[in-house]
Amino acid sequence: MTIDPHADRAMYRQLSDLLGAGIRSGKYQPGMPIPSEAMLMERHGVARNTVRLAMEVLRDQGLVVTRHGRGTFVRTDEDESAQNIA
Amino acid sequence: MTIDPHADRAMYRQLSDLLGAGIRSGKYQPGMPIPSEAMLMERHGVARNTVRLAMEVLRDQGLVVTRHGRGTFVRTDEDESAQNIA
DNA sequence: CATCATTTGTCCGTATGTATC
DNA sequence: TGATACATACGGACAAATGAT
Repeated sequence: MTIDPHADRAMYRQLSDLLGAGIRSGKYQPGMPIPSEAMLMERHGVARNTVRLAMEVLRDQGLVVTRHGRGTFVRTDEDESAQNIA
Repeated sequence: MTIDPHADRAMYRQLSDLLGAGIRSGKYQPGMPIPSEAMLMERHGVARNTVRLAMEVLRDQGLVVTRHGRGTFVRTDEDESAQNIA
């Protein structure tokens, strides 16, 4: 689906809905990266801020974990127990 | 010339203007490398992102070609014909 | 062969300014 | 006024390619 700039729902929420559905459906598997910010910007025609807001929602929902310089990954059981001190 | 952070024109565009002029004037000859990202960052006091945005403009203008691990070079006639499969 | 420095590639983290609704 | 969205810019982390040693 595409994002509608004129919809009632904010674009970043439309995007987090979209990605969240992809995770729950298994399209994005645990431990695997979801598309990068740059990819999502291009695919959906939105600004980086908007993508990042969507990511923040997904993090708050516990669906993904983000690693600086690496990417954002679908959360696994390993991720939830602790901050993986190692 | 130097880059003015307060100018109307974005810094990355000022930089691409500068380098583009250098190429067209012959200061940078075809096939020769233009300064590395690190050099341009230091010389002009800008961030790497800004340098890279300027490079992207020059590539879009067909003025340069960039090679991973090598550098960015002023485009030659050889460059334009194909992707140099070799 | 391994190692290292250099350089570009790909990522996210953060901040500011502007504009719109 | 506040939420949303875009553009710009600086930082920082990590990866990959290259060339020299």
